[in-house]
Amino acid sequence: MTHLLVVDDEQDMVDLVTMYLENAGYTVSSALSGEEAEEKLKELKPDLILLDIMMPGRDGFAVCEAIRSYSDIPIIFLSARGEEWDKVRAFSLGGDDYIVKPFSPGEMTARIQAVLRRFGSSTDKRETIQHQTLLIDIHSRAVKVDGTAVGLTMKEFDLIVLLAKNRGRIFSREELLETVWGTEYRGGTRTVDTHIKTLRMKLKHEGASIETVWGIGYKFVDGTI
Amino acid sequence: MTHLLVVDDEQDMVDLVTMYLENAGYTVSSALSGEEAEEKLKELKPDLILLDIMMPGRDGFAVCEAIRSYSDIPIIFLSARGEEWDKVRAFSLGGDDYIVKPFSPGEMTARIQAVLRRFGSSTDKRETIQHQTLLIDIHSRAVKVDGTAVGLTMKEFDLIVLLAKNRGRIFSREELLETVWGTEYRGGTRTVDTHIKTLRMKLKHEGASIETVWGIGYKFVDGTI
DNA sequence: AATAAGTGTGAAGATTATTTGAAAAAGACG
DNA sequence: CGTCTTTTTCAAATAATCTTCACACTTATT
Repeated sequence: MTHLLVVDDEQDMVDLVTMYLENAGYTVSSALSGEEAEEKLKELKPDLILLDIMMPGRDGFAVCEAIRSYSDIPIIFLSARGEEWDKVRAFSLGGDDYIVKPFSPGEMTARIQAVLRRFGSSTDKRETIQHQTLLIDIHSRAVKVDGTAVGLTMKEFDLIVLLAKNRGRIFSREELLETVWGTEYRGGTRTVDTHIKTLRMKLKHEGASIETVWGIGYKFVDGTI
Repeated sequence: MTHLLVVDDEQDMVDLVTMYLENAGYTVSSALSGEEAEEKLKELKPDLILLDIMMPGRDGFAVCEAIRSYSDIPIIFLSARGEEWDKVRAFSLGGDDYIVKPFSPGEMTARIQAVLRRFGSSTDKRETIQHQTLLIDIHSRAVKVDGTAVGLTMKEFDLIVLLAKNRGRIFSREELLETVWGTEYRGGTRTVDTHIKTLRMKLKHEGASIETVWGIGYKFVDGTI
């Protein structure tokens, strides 16, 4: 299991990123300052660090520089759009990539995967989700029902993965929008309904596994109850 | 002029090996880490890599594995006597030979010549990729569809090899640019689209194996899920 | 049973990404 | 230096996806 460390001084941002990443299948720890980050790095030995640049006290660059004196762990910088910062400096200090806020869950996980792959640390083992005749390959984003391939769009795929990974858990439309669409989405919640509809249709008989929880949201059936 | 790349984290060892090899008439470049090695590989396109196994961060095995996903360049491992390492693993990861430190200049050049000779006689190691009626011979850079030769340009060939070697894996345009074009490329990502277009056209019906992953990038079909 | 609130569905419209053709730019080669 | 090939750029056309909306339908409440 890949273990990530999120470093940001804003608790809200930490919570958001953590949610994104946990849904993508990562184990996530967090730190609210550079000092805490270095402690947790030594203690927990994560596989990658997501490091905010703008922090009170020691900023992300300083933290990166300190870490680089004793560790080669991959570091991805986070920076708010419009913030003054130096891309060249980020890389010259040993950063491996950078992500500009606001970012979508998809972009974030794609970049993390790319960096981990570059480092060879992620054993690119094939990760799949299976439920009866439904088979989902997360990395190649391929879906099969009864052995035949089903073409899903990006949102549809992210939706079914989120639901199927958390069987039995009920998601409100707002939760689904926040996790799959991202925080910057400003539209109606009925959009979710439409995507659920097409998903059910495309997944044929397996579509019945997506259940409506009246008045609350949707869930993927949990076979254990 | 044969061009070698020496990868070792110890500057002294790099200097020593470089001296040996330059005296033997080779052009020598060096890298002090796996990341640097991959950058220089793309940039300088050496003929052979001498790769130290014991390095902090990514060790030689990890670097070799990463390189093998897109390149067939001969790799000779370097290892210190008494170091714990697995000869079988070295070869299974795609290594071509190994040399135990300390070594004499004579031993080193002899082994390099042996490996280069083995690779030079293209019939010796014929590596091919096959998918239905598509046949790719990596060393002669020849491509056939339905038994008839297809003329690909350099970029087109590198692209199809990268994609076909990693079936099912989704590559973003940025990743493709970085791996095929190299890190110093500074142009638009639409260039990739154009090359994909001509590839699909030239590969005729096999062109359908290159699938668009909408909103993310491209992948070569993987029937195996 | 009547009512209110929530959900399903099909179609249309808006949005975004990709494909494609053509042409310019950059290299390769004699 | 001109010619040929390869690579890159660009914008219009196409295609895929996402969103909205109206209306039918279902479920819960009184």
